[in-house]
Amino acid sequence: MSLRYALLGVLSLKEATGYDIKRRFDRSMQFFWNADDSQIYRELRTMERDGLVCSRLEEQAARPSKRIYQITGAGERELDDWLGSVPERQYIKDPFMLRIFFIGRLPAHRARALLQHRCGELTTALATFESNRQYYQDPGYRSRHEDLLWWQMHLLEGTVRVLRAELEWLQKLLREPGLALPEEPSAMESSS
Amino acid sequence: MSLRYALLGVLSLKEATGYDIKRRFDRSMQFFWNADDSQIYRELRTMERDGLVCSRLEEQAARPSKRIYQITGAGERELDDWLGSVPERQYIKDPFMLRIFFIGRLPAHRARALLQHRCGELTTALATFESNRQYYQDPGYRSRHEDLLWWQMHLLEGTVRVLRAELEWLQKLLREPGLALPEEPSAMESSS
DNA sequence: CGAGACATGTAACCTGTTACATGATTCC
DNA sequence: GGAATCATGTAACAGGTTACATGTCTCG
Repeated sequence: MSLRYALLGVLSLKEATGYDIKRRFDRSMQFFWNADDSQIYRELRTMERDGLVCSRLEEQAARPSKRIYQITGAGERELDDWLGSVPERQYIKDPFMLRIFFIGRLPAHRARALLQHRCGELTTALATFESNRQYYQDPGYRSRHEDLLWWQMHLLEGTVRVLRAELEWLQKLLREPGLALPEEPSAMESSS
Repeated sequence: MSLRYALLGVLSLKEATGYDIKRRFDRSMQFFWNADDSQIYRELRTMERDGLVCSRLEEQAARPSKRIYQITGAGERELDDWLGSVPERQYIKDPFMLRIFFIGRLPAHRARALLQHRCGELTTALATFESNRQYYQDPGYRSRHEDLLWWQMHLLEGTVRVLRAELEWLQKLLREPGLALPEEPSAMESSS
């Protein structure tokens, strides 16, 4: 149930609507967190019931009215308790690795396609991080949360290293003999 | 709904009971997959209803009787279709990274403890892989699934690289000034 | 004598996803 | 004119976890 802490974390920076939080997840946190918007709205209501956040409704002309959430003292305590607690053991479910584990059932060129698809994903992800770096250099954000910023920049660096390690592994794999060539099934016919 | 494919994958190697599958998840697949046993039993029943697997009951003296599942032709086709399909976009939820993102709220020595805890986890994981390597060298398994084995050994290598990248990043972080020393709050008193 | 392996399952619950409803404004 | 942005929510469903029940054998 870490969604609760993700929400508290975002609200500890600044009051926000459910919609704002969703956007932040998708932008600056997308490489380690995500949540469906209807889940966010639901969880925020529960958290208000539990006294971790409070909200006020703001009417807007020409736009739907919005509910702005603020973290409470109890909410901040809850967040800090979690941050300081011993992490629950993490169980991983990685569909990509699951595929690799059994991909030997398919012919080599189809396995190759899977690897290349993944390389593409990793490359785009790596590119995205450059734009995220910029985000952290926004002066307003910077001055308000210097301590958090230091960690977030290191986190970004760590993620880049990890992703690069995976990418290098895949590229090495793609050069393996027996997988290296995308199959030339009709070399003779094509020359005619 | 990748659990279904994980189960089909395991059954494609060899018939098995729910209990066997659980053990395999926990042993050779634990670094990229896991599932709760009651979930496995439930899903196997549904898959039998859908014709992807079939089962027979085997009575045992002095042990509870067991239900042995076998993959069907339809099951193998379903598995191969999935293996060859374009992967769904993967959304990540990583509670550890979420913690790092907000850990700046806590004093440095508590953040340090979190990093060290993670280093410990990574180190044990890395050690486990050595024993997994041995598993793949089991001659019986080897001869039956040579093609899968090739991939699985590379997968293991990839995982090691990725984990090592994370570990190196953490160790570098721990040497950062301002985080490097585990606070010496009572250097004078302890010398007495 | 207690813990753990063996072996399967149900019920209740929590978490997460999809589909749907609403409706103005802005940008292409 | 259509898509995207802003903004919130409900209902139904799918996927995953926890607690519980049952009972024998083996090993320390």
